[in-house]
Amino acid sequence: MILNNGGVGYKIPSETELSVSFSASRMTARKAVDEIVNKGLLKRIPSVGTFVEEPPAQSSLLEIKNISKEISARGHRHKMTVLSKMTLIPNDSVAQSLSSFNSKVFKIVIIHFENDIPIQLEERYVNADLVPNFLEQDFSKITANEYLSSVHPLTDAEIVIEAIMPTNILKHNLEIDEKTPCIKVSRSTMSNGYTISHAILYYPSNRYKLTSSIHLTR
Amino acid sequence: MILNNGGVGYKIPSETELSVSFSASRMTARKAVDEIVNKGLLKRIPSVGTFVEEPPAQSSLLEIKNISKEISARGHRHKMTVLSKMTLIPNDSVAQSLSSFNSKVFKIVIIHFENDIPIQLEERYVNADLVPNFLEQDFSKITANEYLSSVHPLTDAEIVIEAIMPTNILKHNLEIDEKTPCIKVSRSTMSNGYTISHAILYYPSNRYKLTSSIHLTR
DNA sequence: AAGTGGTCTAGACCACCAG
DNA sequence: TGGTGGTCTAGACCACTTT
Repeated sequence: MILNNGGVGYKIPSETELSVSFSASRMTARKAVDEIVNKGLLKRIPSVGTFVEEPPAQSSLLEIKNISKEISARGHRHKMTVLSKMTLIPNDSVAQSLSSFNSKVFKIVIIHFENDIPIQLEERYVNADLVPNFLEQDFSKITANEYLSSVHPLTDAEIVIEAIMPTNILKHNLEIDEKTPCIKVSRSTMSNGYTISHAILYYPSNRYKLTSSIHLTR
Repeated sequence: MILNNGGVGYKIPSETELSVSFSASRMTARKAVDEIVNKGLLKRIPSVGTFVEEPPAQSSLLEIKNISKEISARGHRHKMTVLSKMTLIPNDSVAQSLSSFNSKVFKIVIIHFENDIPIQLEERYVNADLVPNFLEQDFSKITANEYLSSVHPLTDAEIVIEAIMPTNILKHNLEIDEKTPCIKVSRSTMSNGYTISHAILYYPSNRYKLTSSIHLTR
């Protein structure tokens, strides 16, 4: 391990020294350092050196939040209702996006309530090969997200946020009228290169706002 | 210009050919190609070649990012128009949220265009004591966010995302109809404990999606 | 003056894909 | 078999900061 000798602020050996230590060319040593710099864990200062940085506190702006804990943190009651559970052969685009080799996909639709008021409709597709026992979980006790991360620790995610007008299904289940726009969050979660799950989350904008804080520790 | 000979799908000259054309080493030519690949405008296929890609249709992020660079990364033109500039005494809630002790607040409203299509309306309040020269900047050359971070490095931020129906002002300036919802991003940026600026960003949802990627380095 | 990162060179070998 | 991208080498020069 290169960096174990020092924490934040530690100056790592120069590129020339690294290349000698590892019997590699300076270009190669530099490239290795480049990768760590790109992750934000090292910072170069020209003519001075390369230093260990505080890991970026905001790994992302929208952390994957646990809606159950989030609601309890507000002192409210969380309840969820499973609207449908099914196993399907991936044919549509959403299902295919997470099944490169498997033949089955689980789909589940859940409504989340805060004090008996619906605040999220969750439509989730799960890779059946990677999470074979998914549908058997008791989703009144554990959220889909919680279970998935316990089975496959999250390593990567991609999130897209849109504003949409509600479909009839959304109007009915979220108890809103046709003039209330919704936030649509599409989230793919990956673990070690495999796409575990694709979730589409709908929030009525009159009851729910996405929030996030960044705190850079410099 | 390297790529003017072909559109999407065009195979650019090999790295060896490029290095000859430009009288540079292959490493240098490769590095130049790397930058374009990183922008998503070129795609390498090992053993086959490097090809012109469709500019990523949607790519923005929730990180505090530079809309100008984001648009040019897509290979598009960015233009901004200042709708209004003013100095005001903080009386309304937005202004007061960032003025604990100062007596003046700058307000600026800007429309951002991508290829002459409006994609963001930016309404920004700036702490006049902390950034006294804000209004004098040439916002056709530097974005408000760029200037602010150059003066006061960002340390903290808070973000709230909502879906809203467009107001008349939004409809007019973003060139959308009353049925097109918008994403509203409210962002407070802080530097060393002081609130520098509060921005309200409106995006037409039919033209713009917020995206974010998480890559945990474990 | 010495050391640093930033950049570039002119080679080289490899695995892979094409015809 | 020849061309491609992927990687690496062992140098080199530069601008800049530090002492």
